[in-house]
Order: sequence, then structure tokens, then C-alpha cells
Amino acid sequence: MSVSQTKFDTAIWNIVANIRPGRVMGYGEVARAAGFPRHARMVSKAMSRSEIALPWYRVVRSNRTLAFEVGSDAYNEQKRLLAKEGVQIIKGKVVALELDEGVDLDKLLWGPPDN
DNA sequence: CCCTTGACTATCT
DNA sequence: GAGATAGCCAAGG
Repeated sequence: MSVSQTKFDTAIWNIVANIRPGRVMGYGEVARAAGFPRHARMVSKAMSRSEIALPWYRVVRSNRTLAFEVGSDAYNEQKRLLAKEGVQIIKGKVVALELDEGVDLDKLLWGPPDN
């Protein structure tokens, strides 16, 4: 296979790969979950180093905005992929599209895969 | 070694 | 709530 996969990379990939459809996580949150606090800025690089397809679009900023410039190709692509899973961008922030009564929007959308 | 760059964040104004 | 500011940390020049 490839040359070298750092411990960091594989740890990040594991977390991202396990984000369930229709859910999102923050960069910093992914880093922490992987055991590397304060490495939010490196999460994106780890993802782009991955040879396999990862649901990279399920990772957003801590304030729920997308990390790309609004209107850029990457931004539109991420928005499209999220929409396909029922996640919309309202007022610049990711929002669950359909929700049932009494459901906490935050729990529904935000956070690592439930257990 | 110093400086700049980021798909980042938390904390002020 | 929008900006500015200061931390953060690996990579690359």
C-alpha cells in the first residue's frame, strides 16, 4: 500500500467514516474523538490524505457553517451531498430537514454516531 | 530557524 | 451577532 499512514490519520479516518448519514461533526470534535485535542486544523488534511472515500462533507465548523467559501464549488458540493441526506443549509448553518415532534434538533443532527 | 498558511476555535468587543 | 484577536499545530518555503 501507501508509504506511511500516521497514527493520527487513521484515527481521524475512523471517526469520520463512522459519522452516520444525516449527522454532522465539527473539526475539533472529530480531533478530540480521535484522541488528538487541539488538532482541528489538521483534520481536513488527514481526510484529504485518505485513499478511500470518506464522508468528508459531514464535517463542519463548530458553529455549524461550512468551512468553504460560500458559493465555491466545494461549498456547493458539500451542500448538495448533505441535502441528499436530509441536511439543509439555512442561514448559512446546517439544519436537519425533517424532524419529528419533540425531537431535539441538536441531538438529531450534531454529534458522533449514537450508540 | 523564522515566517506563512490553513476545510479551526474560543473569547472578547 | 458580526468582527477582530489570539491561540493552536503541522507543513512547507
